[in-house]
Amino acid sequence: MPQRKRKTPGAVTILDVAKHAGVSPMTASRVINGSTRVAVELRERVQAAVRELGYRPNLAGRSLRTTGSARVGVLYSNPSAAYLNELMLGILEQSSLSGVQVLVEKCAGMQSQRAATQRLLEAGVDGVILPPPLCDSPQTVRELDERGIPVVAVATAAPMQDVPSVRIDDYQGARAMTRYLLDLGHTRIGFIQGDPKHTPAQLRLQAFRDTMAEAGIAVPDAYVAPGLFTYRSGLSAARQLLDLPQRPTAIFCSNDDMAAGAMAVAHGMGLRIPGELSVVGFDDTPVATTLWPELTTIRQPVTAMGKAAVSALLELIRDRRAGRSREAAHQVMKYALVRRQSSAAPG
Amino acid sequence: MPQRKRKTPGAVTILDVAKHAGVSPMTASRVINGSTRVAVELRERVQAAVRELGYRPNLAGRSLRTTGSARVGVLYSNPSAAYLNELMLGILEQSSLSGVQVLVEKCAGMQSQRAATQRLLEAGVDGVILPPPLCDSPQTVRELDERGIPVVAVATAAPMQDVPSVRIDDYQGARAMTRYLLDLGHTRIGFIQGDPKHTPAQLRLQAFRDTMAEAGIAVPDAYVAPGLFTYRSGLSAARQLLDLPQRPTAIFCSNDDMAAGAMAVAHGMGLRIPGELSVVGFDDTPVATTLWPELTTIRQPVTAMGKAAVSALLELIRDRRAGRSREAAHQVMKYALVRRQSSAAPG
DNA sequence: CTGAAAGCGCTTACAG
DNA sequence: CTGAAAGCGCTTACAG
Repeated sequence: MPQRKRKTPGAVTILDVAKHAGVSPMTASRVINGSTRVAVELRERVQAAVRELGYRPNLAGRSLRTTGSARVGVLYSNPSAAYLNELMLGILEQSSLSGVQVLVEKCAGMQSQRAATQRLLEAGVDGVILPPPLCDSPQTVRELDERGIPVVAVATAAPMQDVPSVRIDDYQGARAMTRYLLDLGHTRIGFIQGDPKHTPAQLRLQAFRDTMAEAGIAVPDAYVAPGLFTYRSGLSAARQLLDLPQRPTAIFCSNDDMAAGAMAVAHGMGLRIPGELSVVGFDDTPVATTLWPELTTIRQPVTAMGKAAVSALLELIRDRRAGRSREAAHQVMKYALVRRQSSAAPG
Repeated sequence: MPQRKRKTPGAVTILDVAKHAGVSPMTASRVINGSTRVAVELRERVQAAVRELGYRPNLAGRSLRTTGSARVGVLYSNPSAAYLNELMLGILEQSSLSGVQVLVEKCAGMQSQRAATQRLLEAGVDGVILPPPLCDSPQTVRELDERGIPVVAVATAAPMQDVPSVRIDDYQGARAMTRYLLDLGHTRIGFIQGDPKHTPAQLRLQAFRDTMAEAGIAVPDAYVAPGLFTYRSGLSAARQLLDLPQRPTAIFCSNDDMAAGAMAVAHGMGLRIPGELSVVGFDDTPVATTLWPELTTIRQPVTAMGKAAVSALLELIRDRRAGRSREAAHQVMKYALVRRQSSAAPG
């Protein structure tokens, strides 16, 4: 058996591809990066070589040349563990693809927010991603902006004019869910609010009210219960709703954690879900598929939003380095209504 | 204001550090990487320069030279979404630090497992991380091994001799939890099993039985309810336990998802937690802090285990490339008993 | 103990 | 449309 030629076994480089295709590394690079300015024949030869050799670009090499050495910070406070995990997944994945380093800082109060920002700056971050609820904090945004650090806001429902954002349309999402329940035949629909300080919570409630009004169905005050996005608040809100003399046949919870609380109460009262009560949520975090029956909810593509945030931030950083500037981009990602087993026509 | 000298603003390189300290880049590199073979004075000058300039090594550059271009695969099946998220967080974080690319493949049945393995191989992975339950599948391990792909098993409770693993001691963890409940004064302790096909589930049950026996407390058969690690199975197991004429004062659930189910049932029956019933779990996934009251559980450092798995795999890959080989390392991480509000002395 | 040279894999900027 | 040269930031291997 002949001696292997490759120095590091398993590593197919762009030089191997170029040699195999009989072109220069530059031409190979151009084909691999989708440039159109390559003769058809060469392009095909390179593509064949990529396939035959199983070539995959080494991103460390690429990013060394392109992005240079960017570092992005993530500054968060008061997160839902599940939500943050999922977001970080996207952020880390895209960072790894882009050869970018990620620094994470947590802060609690306003004071620790300053300290956390300071630490990020000292670590030399070139930009910062702001998950909710910090994305809605003008102070935080301003403080970073003053230091010349670009910011991307994730999942804000009230995007600031000049701060790029990645979000879904909370209003339309909550509207779609309300309409879905109406279409199933529900008229007595309870609603559990999220933390009123969060902009998405406000919009979700507003969409619910508007859609019910358009359908000509009055919503009794008692059918809208306060909540804080926590499981615990879901428990007490659901008790409140289900103890009403005329109880709702469906409950629309402003997030999945509260829906889990609502389902716990319903299970406890011996109510069959969805036979006697439909429960729906919002976000589609892992808890939605943990519950039984599995939860109908609005899917927010959190991981994809994390990726998009990194990409947007990187563009900003490159622009800034190149001395360019452009208008803040607001990316609205698609939500999806995911029908599972927790919802059905009223019994 | 004078023109900035740096080509890419914000990027402090090792050359800047070296110049600032008046040494060669090599000496700077040695200090930064903790080599001891540097004169004290030079070391201190470099360290000062690092501090003053806020230097942070660019990992893309480093990994290009050291690891070369490693790629690690993650092959999973049938995961708890929350667990997998947390594990991936660690895997991605460490990969990003090490400048390694990560490829993820999911598989369902045995057939799709072959296909997924094939895809990973075609993508040129240099090693594979196997989360549970695939880490306990000899076929999967063998198939990869035959192709010369190193494997690291995560969270198996029955590590194979020659496959490196990262895990906690499930037996000792479950023992500690049982003893904790005993020390609180509980004698009527129910147990909800995990999926009996998973090795950790078997050990956790065994530890419970042994510890109870040592305390001289008989465990009625009806006090051990079958489960599958799912919320749903937790619901029915808890119903079974709580409907007993002489019901337990505490329930030890083999994971957090089932504890969530058990708490839902207890809430429904109007049982106060922890006053009338203590509920404890295992794993400390995000659900543990989502519930109310928050869940006492055994913390498995899942994110750290993901990081450790990447590091172990990278060592294996480097060894293999260098033609070295050594014994499989089995890393046992520390668990922790996290006391929260779901457990107390029997009422 | 210290450093000059070379190169990891890739792409930018330039020349044809 | 194509390619030779240079360099991103870092460290290995070699020489002193």
